[in-house]
Amino acid sequence: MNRKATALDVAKLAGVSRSAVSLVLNGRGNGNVASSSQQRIRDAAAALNYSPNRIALSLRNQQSGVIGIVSDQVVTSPFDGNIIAGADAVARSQGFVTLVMDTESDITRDESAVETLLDRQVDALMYVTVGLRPLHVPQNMARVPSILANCFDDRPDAGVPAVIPDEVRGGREATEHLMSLGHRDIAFLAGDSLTPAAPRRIDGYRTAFAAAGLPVDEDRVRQVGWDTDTGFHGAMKLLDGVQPGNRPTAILCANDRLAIGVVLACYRLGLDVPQDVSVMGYDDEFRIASTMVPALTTMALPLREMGAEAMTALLAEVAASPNERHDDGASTSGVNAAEVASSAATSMVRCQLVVRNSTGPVPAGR
Amino acid sequence: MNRKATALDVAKLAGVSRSAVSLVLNGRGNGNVASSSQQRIRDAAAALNYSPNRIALSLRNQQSGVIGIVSDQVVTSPFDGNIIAGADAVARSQGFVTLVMDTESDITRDESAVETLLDRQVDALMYVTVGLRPLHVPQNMARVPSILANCFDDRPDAGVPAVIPDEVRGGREATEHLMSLGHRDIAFLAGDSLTPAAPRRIDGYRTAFAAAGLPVDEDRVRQVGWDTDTGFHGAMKLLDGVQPGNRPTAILCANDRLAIGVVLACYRLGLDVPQDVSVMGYDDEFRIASTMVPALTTMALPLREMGAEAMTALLAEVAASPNERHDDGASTSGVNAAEVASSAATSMVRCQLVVRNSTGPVPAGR
DNA sequence: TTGAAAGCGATACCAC
DNA sequence: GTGGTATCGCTTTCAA
Repeated sequence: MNRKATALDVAKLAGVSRSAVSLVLNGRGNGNVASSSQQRIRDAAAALNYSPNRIALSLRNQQSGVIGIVSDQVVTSPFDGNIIAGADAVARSQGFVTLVMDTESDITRDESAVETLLDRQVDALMYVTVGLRPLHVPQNMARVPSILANCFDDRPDAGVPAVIPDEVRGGREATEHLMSLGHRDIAFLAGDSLTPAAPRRIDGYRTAFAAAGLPVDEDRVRQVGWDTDTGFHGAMKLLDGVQPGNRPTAILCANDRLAIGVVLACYRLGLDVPQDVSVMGYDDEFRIASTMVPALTTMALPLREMGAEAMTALLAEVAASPNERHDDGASTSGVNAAEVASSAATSMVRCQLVVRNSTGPVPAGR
Repeated sequence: MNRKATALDVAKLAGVSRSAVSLVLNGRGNGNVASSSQQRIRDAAAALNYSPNRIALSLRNQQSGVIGIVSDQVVTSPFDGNIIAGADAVARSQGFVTLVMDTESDITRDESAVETLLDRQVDALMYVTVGLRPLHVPQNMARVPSILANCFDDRPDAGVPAVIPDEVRGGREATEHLMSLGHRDIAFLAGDSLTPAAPRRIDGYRTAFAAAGLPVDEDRVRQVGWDTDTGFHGAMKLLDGVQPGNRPTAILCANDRLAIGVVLACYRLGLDVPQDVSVMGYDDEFRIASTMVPALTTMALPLREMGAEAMTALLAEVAASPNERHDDGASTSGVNAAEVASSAATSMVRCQLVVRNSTGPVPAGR
């Protein structure tokens, strides 16, 4: 537990000055330091297992190499986690580190989380949510480059870019997959309207029907919630005691857990999936969708991709922004602000259809 | 995006020196600074929305207030996430922040993750794994106080304390719950032996049988894997085409996803849960176990608790350790090393039985 | 009661 | 080619 070696230790051991050490170790030795000294410095550094103190570096460079992430719930959900994982991988590949503050869905902790991060001199901020949702970005977020992942600020002048999944398209393509199998009577168990995800997916569903020239039977669209039990009961209402000819031939679910409930209900009723009823999920939840019986056809949320894309955009902004050093850059920062504003668009990432075994051709005669 | 105010700005605005600002804002104003100045300083600080730069503070105090966490997979699993959440909550309550590095299960990244964290001057390190498992702690971890959560170092002289779930007891108490409902023919679908979790839970199962004076039917213990589909097929082998009198009356699963598979199999066979067969999970996976149909009786892994306990112990060590300042403390550090070694024990956290609706009394006549 | 100065570790400029 | 020195923001003596 002894202290780490500092540049001064290396300098002493090599018999040179700190500056020489700094130059050599940062690749600017040639032309500045005698090659004999260079070698001694390198040897000394290796011997002492030297690596620079990032804290000191941060102070000196006014650049911490830390990206702050505010999350409303890393904890319990694999969703957020995957977004953050995607973001972190990109950050790491560029020498940054991510510092996550979880507010555990307590909005009053938003500001203070950002404050804490800002005090620690993060170079940029990302706000990540578990479910797609609108929010008002904390005031103080504007002090550094920022981006939203899986959420968006619905105020017209918010000016913070966002990366979200293209839910409308996802809903449409999911529906189209079922239609391509011959299904026309497709029920949609659709979560609730507490987040925009379900409504948007429903929009996509309607779009698909419209494109196919088919009417939507409103009774087939039911916002039941997001969990297995609500999926179960929703499916029961749709299927139990209903004549085979009046059953929907496919049930599209707003997430995979609902789909599990639907499959449970089918089995309980002696119905085969997908022979009698096709069931489709959404999210492609890790270790859930792929190992179901039958394995779930689903629409994968591009979580890692969203995180990666958001971080890529964010780091580009960090690189572009006038390093915050007081290089009297009033003029340049004007230019930069314009750039930022223009790029403060919302980027939509496409969901990916994953075909497995829970969907099949429509039963004969339907 | 303008720069944050520094202590110097505050001093200027209040018409005093930096030192005065520091003293007052750290509560050592009385007796050192005139109360009129104190007020002016406080006003100035508030006006400028001043808060100290933690980077500068860290450098100055040789204490970063950051706890490094190395995780093998935060990402995909809600498990790790909960451990980290528990740890983070404790850390935050004591003014620390956690910096997580995910190795994505790539062991070769262990050392470098620790190195990165160490370069950033973390005050302590925690190593967290998704599944309970033995490991060799990275060499360089020893440079700061460290602890393991959900994993342990099986070398006798490792000397790093660990916090793990008491799996043997969990397995026993799960089995005892079923026995208390009258079950005697209890099958155990038990994951695999790639991690110590399944074997330990099986140990607990055997312990319960031994305590009840009952023999274990070895054919009832099957290590099938950890996923829904393996649970489904495992249950099928146990139940399909078997005379009711020869069926196990209860199936204990090594995790909740297996239990889902078992319930699916039961429904498919026209068996009711828990009327015909009791099914029990393990883990109490968030949003999975509680919303199943029927809601799963399960043995909850104490994830948050483990994280919290590990962090509490770790911070205690940080507080106790001679602040790493070069207070020529060769002697005291000797004492401290002894303390550490003595406390390098493994702490077992108890799993919690959660009774829901998937277990019930043994069918009449069995 | 106040302010000047040292130093935490590293870098970069600028005299030598 | 080389090493002294200012600087990043803050705390903490110490001298006035």
